[in-house]
Amino acid sequence: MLITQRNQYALRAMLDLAIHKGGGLRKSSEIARARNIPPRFLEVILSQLKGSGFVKSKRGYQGGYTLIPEPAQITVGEVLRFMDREERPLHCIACISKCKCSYDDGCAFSNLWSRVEAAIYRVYDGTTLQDLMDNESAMTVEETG
Amino acid sequence: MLITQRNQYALRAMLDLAIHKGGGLRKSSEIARARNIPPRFLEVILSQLKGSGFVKSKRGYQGGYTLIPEPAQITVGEVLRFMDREERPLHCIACISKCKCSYDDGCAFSNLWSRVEAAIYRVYDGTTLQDLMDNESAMTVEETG
DNA sequence: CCCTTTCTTGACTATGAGAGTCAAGAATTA
DNA sequence: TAATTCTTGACTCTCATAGTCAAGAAAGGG
Repeated sequence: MLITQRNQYALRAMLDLAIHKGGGLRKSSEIARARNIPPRFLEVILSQLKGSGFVKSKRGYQGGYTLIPEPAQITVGEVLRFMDREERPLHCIACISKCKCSYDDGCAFSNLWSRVEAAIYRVYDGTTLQDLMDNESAMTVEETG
Repeated sequence: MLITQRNQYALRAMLDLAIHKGGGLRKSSEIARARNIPPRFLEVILSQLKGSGFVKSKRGYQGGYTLIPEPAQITVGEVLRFMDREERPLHCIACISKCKCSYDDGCAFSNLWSRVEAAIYRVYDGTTLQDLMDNESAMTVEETG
């Protein structure tokens, strides 16, 4: 598992909001049901996502969540980076390998870890919510046809 | 942490064996001390590594471990893949995301996960133990000079 | 043969991050 | 005022990972 459950839920929720953009407010409970996410847990995640500026909410009767930018303007990398910052305010660059590089020989690997991290984010930063939406609809078409 | 402590220990032990290749047998306890790895835990890992064919051991008085192929012939990817197989005999391709893709919408991401996994292994498969040795000696030179 | 060293095996425990829950409260609208 | 929905943060639980332990088997030295 290279990506936490929490971050996957965040991405799925964002994808759901992207799909329903323009259709008014989307309730947390609707997203939870549609995307198979534990409802309470989703509330926590959505609250956090508000801090990213990609999502806004309205509470009370007929309240809900909505996506602010266009899906093509949001990359997976941005979402994941934001979520990581939420979890680890003091994010250490070497967390891909270990948080304390206390012994010297570990450094033989540091170059490797940075190249891996760069490769990963090259993919994440090159994928937008719109791309994911396209995937999803392509799959639905295949199933139907 | 994208790579487990266990797998890092495995890589560090392999690097140590690569460096001492040609110098006779290397004791588990020596590796543990030199590379700052819990000794008992390292024994478990070295035993597993024997199954990879990259490492052989001799027990008894004056026993120890040694690397079989040349360091340039072993990639980080091969070591990590072997270790993963050790831990998860039934490795599922989608483990990068989740082990059960039970709900349909998850598939919007499957393409993303495979591209990420491919990007990671492109780096791992392109890095040999020899490369790591070169890193290590380059660093020592810098420090000394 | 006996002793020491070192690997062998597998069961065992501990720890921490991640996952998920709960409950009281504050907006909002009907 | 009542119903609905988001808000907040503390709380518990679970499980993979990490690491330990102990008894034993192979190998060589004396």
